[in-house]
Amino acid sequence: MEPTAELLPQHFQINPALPIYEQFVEAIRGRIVSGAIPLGMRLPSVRELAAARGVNPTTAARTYQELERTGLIVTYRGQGTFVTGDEAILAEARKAIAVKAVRDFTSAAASLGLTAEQMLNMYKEDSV
Amino acid sequence: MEPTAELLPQHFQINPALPIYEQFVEAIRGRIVSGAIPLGMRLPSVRELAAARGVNPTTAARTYQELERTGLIVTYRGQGTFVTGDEAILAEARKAIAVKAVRDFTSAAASLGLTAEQMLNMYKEDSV
Amino acid sequence: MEPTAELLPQHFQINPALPIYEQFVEAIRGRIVSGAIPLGMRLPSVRELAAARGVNPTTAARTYQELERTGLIVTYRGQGTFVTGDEAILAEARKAIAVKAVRDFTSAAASLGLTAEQMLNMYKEDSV
Amino acid sequence: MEPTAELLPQHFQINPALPIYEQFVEAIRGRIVSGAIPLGMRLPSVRELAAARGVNPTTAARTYQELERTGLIVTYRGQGTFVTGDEAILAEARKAIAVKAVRDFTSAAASLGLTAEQMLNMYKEDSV
DNA sequence: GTGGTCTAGACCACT
DNA sequence: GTGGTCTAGACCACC
Repeated sequence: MEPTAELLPQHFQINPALPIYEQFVEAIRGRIVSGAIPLGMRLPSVRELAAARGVNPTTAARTYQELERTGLIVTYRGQGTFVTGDEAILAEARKAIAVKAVRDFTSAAASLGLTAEQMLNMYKEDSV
Repeated sequence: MEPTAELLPQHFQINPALPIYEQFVEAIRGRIVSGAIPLGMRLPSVRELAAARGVNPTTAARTYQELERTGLIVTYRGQGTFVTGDEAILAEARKAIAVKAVRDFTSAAASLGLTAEQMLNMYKEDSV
Repeated sequence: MEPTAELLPQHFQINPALPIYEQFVEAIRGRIVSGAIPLGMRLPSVRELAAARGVNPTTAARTYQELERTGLIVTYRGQGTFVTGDEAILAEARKAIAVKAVRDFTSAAASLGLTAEQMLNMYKEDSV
Repeated sequence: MEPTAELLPQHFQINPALPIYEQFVEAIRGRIVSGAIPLGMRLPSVRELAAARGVNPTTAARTYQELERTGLIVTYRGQGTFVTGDEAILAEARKAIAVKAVRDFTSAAASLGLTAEQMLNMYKEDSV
């Protein structure tokens, strides 16, 4: 059997106040769009992910289902789950993340009567 | 009786998928820190807010309760609820908003392998 | 509490060979797009649907979640689930159903070397 | 050894979300009933099909098994697998495809409050 | 009251 | 082996 990607950083901490599957989705999406997990790579099985992180297999399955809805990962029946090989989908996901982040940031700045650049310059040093 | 502030823009749209009280808190906080509602201004009562927006009175009450926790608004028993008169609290709230926004933005950029400045410059034009 | 729509015909039979939630989704979608359930109508609660049809509440919840993904129904937190009030979404769903049906039908006809009209005329009487 | 039929178009794309054997069965049945593969023609062996399409041999075997159930193909032990030479079986398969297609199409139209003819006329142009 | 999430454990189809 | 579905029952946030 093919080796699988290291899905999440070893130190990944689950925040019990938020849905586990959402935290997994965001973290895995981040690792895919940043290139930490290469296109086409096989992911650990639902059962492996569940065991590795101490969650229920249905929670792991839901994580993969959400990522599959966006096209970032693909399930091959009976064979496992893989990162998409389609660069266009990756580019689309990257763009969606960037646009949302810029929009949120700009509107937060606007509520303070600032432009995004002003807020970024004023508070950059505090955001470590 | 003193007039009260227009708490939310008339066109304010509630997103049914998110907690209503959270949407109210964020919107009202934005209007206070941006100066749209002046320091010391009296706010509508819980019942008035609930009736005006067609929400459950407990939802309006929770909105004020959250804003009170941060000190941005203050309740004087028997007199009503008012925006704080304390500029320091306002400054603190502004800073908290800015720091959180910069932190979120920077970490989103990092997940794409970019700095905050790079991402802001690339997508500024899309963020209408 | 508001009355709720009769979601499924009384004689609705579950086919154990197919996913229950899919059968529910298709049947409910059909009743919405056909106008059998009016726009804005409240639907039975997850627990009511589950009890009425003898399925697990999580199966009923998944049914609603799928319909919500397409926008045909909307969930108001703490209040219940409602048919969308947006006619555009309804029109979109109607169109999607029609386009898919015509496409499937045309390609089945093509595999027999027929046009859609030919096949429809030849076999209409047998399809009771 | 007799040559064998080109079972599937060269560009045939497998959809990983659906059972592979079902996609093969439908595609091969389509090529037989449309006459693209002539009656009595020899088919590639299970192993050849599996190798040519990069699927598990058990998947190829199940494909033939399903087609054999309907009588469209026949296996002669030691000699290989062949398209049936029986025109009656072919006619039966054609009729089954047509009847099912008309039934599905008519019921989709009914769910929109239309007759099959109405829906076909309205959306014919979209069904490229 | 409402829906949303999680766990536990079972069964199934597919490869 | 893989993921997909269903049940049973619990807990939670929200209104």
